[in-house]
Amino acid sequence: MVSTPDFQPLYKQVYNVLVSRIADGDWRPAKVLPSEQALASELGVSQGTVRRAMDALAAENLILRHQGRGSFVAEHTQEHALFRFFRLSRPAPNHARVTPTLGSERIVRRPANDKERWKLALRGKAEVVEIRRTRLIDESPRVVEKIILPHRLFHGIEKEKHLPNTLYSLYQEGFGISIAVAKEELRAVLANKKDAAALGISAGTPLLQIDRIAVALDGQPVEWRISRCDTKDIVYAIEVK
Amino acid sequence: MVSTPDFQPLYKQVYNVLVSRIADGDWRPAKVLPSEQALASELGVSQGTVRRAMDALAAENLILRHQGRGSFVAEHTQEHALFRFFRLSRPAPNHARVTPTLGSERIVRRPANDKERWKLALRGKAEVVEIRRTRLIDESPRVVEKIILPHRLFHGIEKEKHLPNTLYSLYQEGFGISIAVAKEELRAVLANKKDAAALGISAGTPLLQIDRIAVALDGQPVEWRISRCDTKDIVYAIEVK
DNA sequence: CAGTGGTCTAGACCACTTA
DNA sequence: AAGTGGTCTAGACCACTGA
Repeated sequence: MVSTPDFQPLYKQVYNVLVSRIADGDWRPAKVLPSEQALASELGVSQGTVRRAMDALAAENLILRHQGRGSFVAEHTQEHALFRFFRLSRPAPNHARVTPTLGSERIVRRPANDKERWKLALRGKAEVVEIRRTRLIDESPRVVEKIILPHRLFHGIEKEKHLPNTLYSLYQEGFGISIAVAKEELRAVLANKKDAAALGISAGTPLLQIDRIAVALDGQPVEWRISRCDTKDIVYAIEVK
Repeated sequence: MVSTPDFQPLYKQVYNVLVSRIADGDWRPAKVLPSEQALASELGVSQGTVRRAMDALAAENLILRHQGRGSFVAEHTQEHALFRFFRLSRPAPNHARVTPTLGSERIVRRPANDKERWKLALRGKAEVVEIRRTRLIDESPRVVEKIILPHRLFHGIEKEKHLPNTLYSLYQEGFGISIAVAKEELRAVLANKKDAAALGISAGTPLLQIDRIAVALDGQPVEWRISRCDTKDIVYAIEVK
C-alpha cells in the first residue's frame, strides 16, 4: 500500500485512491471497476479492506454494486440526477415525484461580478456562463432558475444547442465534473415583476427560493444556482434522520 | 440466533433486535450497551456480525460508540436534538447555527379534528394536545409554531409547567418516545394577521412554512408540527449528498 | 492492568450473473 | 462453470479508557 505522511486507516487510504481515480476520470461513469480481488492484489491489501472502501463509496452513491456483475461508477443519468437534487414533489399523501420539463432558456457568457466571484471562489479576471430558464410542471411554469458556471470549467457550454433537462449529467459526460454535494439555503420571498411574468402569477405571490452551491468531487464549488418556485401545489420535501 | 420466518442476513436480524430493545426501553438513553463480545455470545453469532449491526446503529445516530469506553444509547439532549431537527441558521458565509429561545406559549387539550386524525393516523375518538408557541432568535420573534400531539402517547403533557426548548428530549425522557425521522414539506406562504402580530411584521410578508411529521422508532407518527419562519436574516440550510 | 471498540487479515460458503 | 459481490467466522493486533 502506498504510504501516506499522515496516518490513516488502510481502508480510508484505499477509499481515497478510488475516489481520485473516479474524480480524475481514470474510471469514467458507467465503467466496470476492477473486482475486489484485483484491486486488493494491486494495492497490496486484503480483499476485506477493499470491500470496506467500496462499501463506503456505494453508501455515498459514487458507485453501484451488483452481485454477480460487478461495481460500476455511478452515472448522473437524467432520472438519477433529477431525483437526487430536485426535491420538489406533490404534497402528502401521494408525495409523487414530479418531473419538470423545459420552458424558455437563455444562455450568455460574461465577466463575473463580485458576488459570483465570491460564491464560486473565482480569482483573477474570471468569466462566467449565465443560464436562465423556466421549468414547467404539468405544462405550466412553476420554477425560474438562474445558473452561474465558471467558464473555465465549462468551456464551450454556451454554444450548446439544447441543454438537457438535468444539467448535472451534462456536467459529468461533457465536462468530466461530478457533483458530490449541494449546499442549499431556503428562504421565502415575494415574486417580483419578472418572476410574475415568467410564472404567470401576480407580483407579490410568495415563492420558495433555493440558493444552491454545487460542489464537485474534488471539493471545488462549480455551480451557483438560484431557483424560485411557486409552491401552490408542489412542495420541497425532505426527510431528516 | 432467533429464527425469523422471512430470511434476512444475520447482521440485520441482530440490528432489528437491538433497535427494538432501544425502542421498547429495555435500554434507556445514556445507558451503556453490553460489549460486542457479550452480545455476540448472548445471541450466538460472531463478534464481527454484532459489530456490523452496531456500526449501522451508529451510522443512524441511534447509539454512540467510544473506543475504550463502550457504546451508549443516543440521547436527545437539548443541544443534540436542537441541531438535528432545527435547520435554521444564518446565511453564508458564517452559516452559524442559531439557538432559538422561547417566546410565548399556550397549550390546550381537545378532540382531534379530521386533518389531525389523518396526519397522525389516529383512530376512534382521539384527543390531541395543541401547543402554540413563538420562538425568538436574537431576542426578536422569528418563528411561530403549532404542534399537535396525540394525547394518548403524551398523557399529562398539558400539565407541564415549563416545556423545554427542544421538545424532543422531553418526549424521550418523559414519555419514552424517541424520534427516528422527520418528514418535512416546505412551502412559501404569506403571513396572515395572527402571524404578523406574533412576529411583529406586516401581513403579507413571505414566510417559510415547514410542515413536519415526526416518526418514532417504531414507525408511528407522533407529532405534527407547522412552523412559519421569517427568513429575512435566517435561512433553512441543508446539504444534499 | 483489563476491557472496550477499531483495524486488518484469511478463508469459507452462498447468491447471483453471464457465457 | 467461472467470476462477481454478499455474508459470516475466527483470530490477531492496536488505541484508547478507566480503575
